[in-house]
This record gives sequence, structure tokens and C-alpha cells, in this order.
Amino acid sequence: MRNKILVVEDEIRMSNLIKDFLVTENYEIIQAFDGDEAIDLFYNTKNISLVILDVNLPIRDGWSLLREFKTEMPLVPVIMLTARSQTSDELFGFDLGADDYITKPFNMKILVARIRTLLNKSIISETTSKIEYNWISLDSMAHKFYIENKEVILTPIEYDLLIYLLKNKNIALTREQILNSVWGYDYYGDERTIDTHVKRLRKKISPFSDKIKTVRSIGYTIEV
Amino acid sequence: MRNKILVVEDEIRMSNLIKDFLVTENYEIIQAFDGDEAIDLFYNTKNISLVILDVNLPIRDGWSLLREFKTEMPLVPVIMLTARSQTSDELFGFDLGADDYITKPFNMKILVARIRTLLNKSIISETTSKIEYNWISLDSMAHKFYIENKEVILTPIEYDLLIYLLKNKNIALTREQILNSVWGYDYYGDERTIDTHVKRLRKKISPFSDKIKTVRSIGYTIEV
DNA sequence: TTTAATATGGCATCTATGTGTCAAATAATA
DNA sequence: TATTATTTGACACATAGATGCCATATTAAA
Repeated sequence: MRNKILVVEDEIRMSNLIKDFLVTENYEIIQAFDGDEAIDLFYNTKNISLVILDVNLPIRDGWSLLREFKTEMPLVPVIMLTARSQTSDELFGFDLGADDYITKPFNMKILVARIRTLLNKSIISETTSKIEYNWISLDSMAHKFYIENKEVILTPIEYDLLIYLLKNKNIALTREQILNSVWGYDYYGDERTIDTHVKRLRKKISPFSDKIKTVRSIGYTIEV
Repeated sequence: MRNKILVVEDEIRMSNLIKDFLVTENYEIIQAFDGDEAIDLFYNTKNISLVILDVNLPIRDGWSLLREFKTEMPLVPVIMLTARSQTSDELFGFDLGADDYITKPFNMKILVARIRTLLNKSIISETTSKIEYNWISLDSMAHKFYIENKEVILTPIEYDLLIYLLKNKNIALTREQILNSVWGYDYYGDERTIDTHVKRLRKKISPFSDKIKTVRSIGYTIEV
């Protein structure tokens, strides 16, 4: 599955430059051109893997966005971009929890290298690109799952749910976490609906239904 | 405890510059001035937290050292220093597993900021998920306990109770304390119910049942 | 030995999860 | 657009599992 990167950059040329390059590297790019748009996209886009954030933004500046992002989703890595090279600024950024820092102008290949480093580290996309176990495999390009080399047809939510469980394999996930990640931040539905989807998913991944474990009083986890 | 940092840099002035600055930041510095010395110190110094590694070294170059360090101790973060700004080199470094990359000349404060970032990360990733004693281990992410490497299935209260006992290992806990912490302050039940849960827990952690000690007329404690 | 505290087995009750079903929402098709 | 198929979310009920408490046995201390 491709990693989704949110690029927050007001200079349209620069933003597109980044986008075009990262697209060729097989990332999925979401662009925001000011702070408000960034906040909006951040909350309404599922499964953002990483944020590239320019410091100099109109309306709302990068540091303030950084603080909000890191408060809400501390696990999503953030790379700060700035034209300034002032040390105090940089430190400020690090202290607020930026994961990396790149001074403009920069070389695209370095950007890609740093993105890779951060994504490899973060739990979020540890296994995003290739999921392949002896009982299940994923062809992310084709958007298909295979159980014992036989394709299983999943609905969109089932697909997202399974990906999320697999990305966080062996981690007990609460229903709230699942809801926030799979359904999105703004969804306020019945948590037990997850049970229904797990039921359906289990049926479809038969005979490996019990790979999806119930963690009583917590939620679910997948063991691979 | 102070973090120990191995600085591998052949230019003595630069090495001392780094050392002096990092010492004021309360790090403990070990200096190596060539590749052989670096290897020697790396293997013979306990608990190195981080390595700062210059690419341009006499005898044995930085990339080769990096490979060796990362093979032997992948969890120790490495920051690469280089005067070169060639992209291909940088990428090479990242691919070999360097955790960060700083081009000379650099600002000391930036170095410190990156060190902090890396050390926080490695500490977090080490401490949050697993706790081990010689007879029992806990994977809190997976929400699982293991006795002699075999998983023991605990109910939610048993799990919380055991966590609480372990957090306060070797401390005698009153039934009231246990009730308040595990059941919550708003719970008004029979204190002797704890006995029942201890009974069940002891059975499950067999043959280490007597690690949970009864402290007569007080409550319980766990010894590890 | 007596007394007080703890250990244990069992059971009634309570809680969380599994499952079938259905209506509403959405997507696909004619 | 109208019609049909699929997907989704929610609920009620069934069920497995967890919990709390009690009566009785056992142990430790005085």
C-alpha cells in the first residue's frame, strides 16, 4: 500500500515540485496550501503516514500546526521545511517534536531518503509496503488480498480494517483506535459496529478466522 | 544516568569541539580518532547510547564502520558527519542505516537537537513495549504476559492486578491500595474479593505462584 | 490451643462479545 | 433517471467468559 504524505506548503511551485517527485517515488500526495486547509485535511484524511510542513505559511504558521499535529497524532512523523537557517528556530522545532528538519533549498533525493528513514522507524507504516505472511498476502497495487493464493473479495471498509490490523500486528488495538484510524477522526458511531465488521472479516479469511484475536475489554489484534 | 556518546572523528580540533560542547550538555564522551580505535572502543565500552561518525577517516572509512556498527548493534543510533554534500553519498549512508546525517560545517545546537531526538526515540521504543524479569515478561503493546516464554491468558482484572503488583514490586500493598488502583476509587466492594483474584492469578502463574507473597494483616506484594 | 487472617471451591450474577437480521445508505446498472 | 445490487451501521438476542461473594478449609500467630 502506498504511503500517504501530507505536504503543507504555500508556494505552489515548490509544493508541486515536491509532489511530482514524490509521486514518482510511489507516494500518495495530499497538498495543503495554508494552515486551515492543512488542519482540515489532517483530520479528514485517513491513514496519513507523514507530514511535510513548511514553517513559513500564511494565516497560521508551521510551528502552531506542528504543535497541533503532534498533540493529536504523535506517531505521525513530521518533517519541517524552512528557508531560514537560524538555529533558534530549528531548536524550537525540535523541541516541539518535529522528527526532522530540512533547510531550503534542498535536494529531492535527500528528502526522499529522510522520508524513508522516518517511515521505516514509525510504527505507522512499518509494514505498509509489503504484507506477506504464509497464510495471507497483499498485492497493494492491485488492491487485493490473497488467502492461500486465492483472492478474497473485501469491501472497502473490510480492506482498510484488515490493513490497519496487519500494520499493527501483535498490538492490542482499542475499538476507539480502530474507529479513529479506519473510520476517520470525525466519525462518531457505535463502537460495536467494529464487531460486526470483524465478524464479516473473520468469515472471509476463513479458515484463518482466529488470526484475528479478541482482546477482551480492549478490542482486537491480529497475530501473524 | 548520563548518556555515553562515541565520537569518531580524526580531526582533533573538531573532535574536541564536539566533546567540549556535548560535555556541557551533560553527555559522557568517548573519542576515537581512527577506525581501528573506533571498533575497539565500540566493542569494549558498555552501554554506548549513540555514535557520531565522520565519513572521512584514515585507515578505515566511515561507511565501513557504519555497516559494522549497524550489524552488531542496530539499536544504537548513528549520526553521520561529512564535509561532502554529494547526494549519492548521503543516500548511501541512509541505506546503510544511518539514523541521521549532518553536513559540515554544522551548528552545535543542531547536533544536540538531533542527538536528543534520536535518544528520546530509542529510549521510548525500548521501554514502552516490553518488561522482562527472569521468570515473567510482559509485552504491553500486545497486552500479553509470558511465563517461561509461554503465554498465559489473563482476564482483564487479572492483567491489571498483575501489572499493578509488578509496578510496585517488593512493596507491600494494602487491599485498600489495590482496590483503589485496580478497581478504581469509585468501587465499593468486598476487600476480600482481592483474595479470590490473587488465588486465580497464582494458579495461572504457576509454578511461580509464591512470587506473589501474602503480607499478613496488610495485603500482598510481588517479588521479582 | 485459641484466635484471627488467609486460601479455596463453587455458584449466581453480571458483562462483553458473537451473530443474525434488517433498514438505510451507497454504488452499480439498465 | 429509475432500478437493482452491494455495503454499511445498528440493534436485539444468545452465549461464553469474567466477576464477586460466600461458606468452609487451612494456615499462621499469639
